[in-house]
Amino acid sequence: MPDAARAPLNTPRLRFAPSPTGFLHVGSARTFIFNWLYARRNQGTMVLRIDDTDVERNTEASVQSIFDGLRWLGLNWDEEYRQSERLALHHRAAEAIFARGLAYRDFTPAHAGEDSQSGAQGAWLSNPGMREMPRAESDRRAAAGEPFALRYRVPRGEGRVLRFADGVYGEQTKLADEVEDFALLRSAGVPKDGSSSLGLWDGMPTYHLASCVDDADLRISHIIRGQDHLTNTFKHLLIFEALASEFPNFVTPQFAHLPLLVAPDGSKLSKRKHGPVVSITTYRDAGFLPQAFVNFLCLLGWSPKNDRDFLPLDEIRDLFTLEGVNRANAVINFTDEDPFDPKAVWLNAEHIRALPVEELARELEPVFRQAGFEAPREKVLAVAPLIRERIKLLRDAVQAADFFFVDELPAYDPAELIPQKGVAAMAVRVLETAQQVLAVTAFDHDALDTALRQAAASMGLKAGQAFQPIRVAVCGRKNAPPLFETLVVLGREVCLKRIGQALPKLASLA
RNA sequence: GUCCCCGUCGUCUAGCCCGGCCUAGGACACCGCCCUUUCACGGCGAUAACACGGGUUCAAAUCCCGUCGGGGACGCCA
Repeated sequence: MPDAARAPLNTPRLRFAPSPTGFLHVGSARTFIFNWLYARRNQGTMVLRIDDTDVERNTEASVQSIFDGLRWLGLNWDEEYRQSERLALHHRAAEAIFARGLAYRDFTPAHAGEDSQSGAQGAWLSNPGMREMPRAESDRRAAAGEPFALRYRVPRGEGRVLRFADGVYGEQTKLADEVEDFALLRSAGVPKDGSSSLGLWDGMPTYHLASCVDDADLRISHIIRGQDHLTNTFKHLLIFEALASEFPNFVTPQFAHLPLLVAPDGSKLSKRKHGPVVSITTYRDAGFLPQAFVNFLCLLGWSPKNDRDFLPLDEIRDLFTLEGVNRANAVINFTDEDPFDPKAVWLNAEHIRALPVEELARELEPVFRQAGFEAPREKVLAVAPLIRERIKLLRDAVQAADFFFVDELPAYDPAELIPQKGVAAMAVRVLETAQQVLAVTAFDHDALDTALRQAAASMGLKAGQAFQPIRVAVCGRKNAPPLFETLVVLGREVCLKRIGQALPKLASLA
């Protein structure tokens, strides 16, 4: 593992610190992306830290799913840590804070104060009797094995004002008197041994403590995170201050809070309430290109201010600044029928169109295989340019190109074979003529173009009218890629066979 | 309840800091037209917003105050 302390000074150090309590959330993904952009834009270091101090809720499956999601995005990181492997550091810090008198033990049974939240009375600041408890009594009860949580002793009655300059929201201030005595360590059961005179050792650090200690230890210089942390920042300021002598060279990070991503009804996106639409694997599996998805997410709460929407990653990186970040929450659209924001879909289509054929083919191959098609590389390469402008999501390719791969066309309505303002007899005539023409014409675009147009003219038909029966016979549907290219990819044999199969269908309609 | 944040077309946003160039720009979606062998792409066009009320000013989307609305935090979750 790289030694953080050896990293060059003055170079920004960013971190993304997800907690593994489920799949990677789109909001988290955006936070990661913005951190990454800032780091890469400013020659900084990107740290990935798994914040897994909540043993109750964390799962290894969730860690894997976060890695899957991050890897799919294709944005790399430079250092990687797990908070659960750094508990000793957190405990040492807690002990130091306690020793300095900046924290106290709270023996109130866990969860006891929870329902005070549901009532609508004033804000809770601390549990009665705990903050004031004499040290001797506190020590005695701890030594007796009574469980306790460790709480920060927030300065009160001094009129102390906490302040910081947020990179997005500007100058922020709050009275310390309004900050509650938040927990640093959770209560533990009876200590397994008497190893600590303080009896602190079994308590798991809370998010606030672990996060700040690690930020200090990893020398994080910029914290970019969701706006839901804006008011927590005052607590973090207090912790950083208390940690000053443990990390003498550490400078309090610069903070920048991001507007929240919200559901169409304006509520915060949640895994529980909104389901799979907030998981980035849903986008991946539907056939979004990661660069398109990143593009979309960047436009939620940030603007390049140049009227551009379709932006390749390197361009976003070069353009990214905190000044471009908005303050108002951004709605991400989805409904039960259509789980994807139309703008995300449009951007994806744009990115698909921008892909070189070889790359598109590489993306398409697994999609076709998954649909059960054989999909040899050569064929996918030939098909890709024909559907590139016709699909919005990669998975659309299955629908758009199935007839290139299947042996037998799925059943279709024979009436489709009959052109506009035409009758069955006309369709029959067209197909029979086409059989003769296709049997002798060279199978390349220009030759087919010339021959088929000529045939249409000789039958006294407009090209459009003559082409429809052929298109339907060969593709099994009216909407398809341009005819000549399609015929070429299909090949003479398949085309003749399918036209031969179409003819009898027409008989019943005559 | 307490504290904090936010409020420009349906949505994402430009403009706001440093009032006039804003009869408010772009994009998505929707609608219409054109191109065209179908579909799509592309082109053109239409509809659509400064939350409200006061104030300051010759002039306010832009500055100030208030109201209303929305969101967030207030856990031994993160």
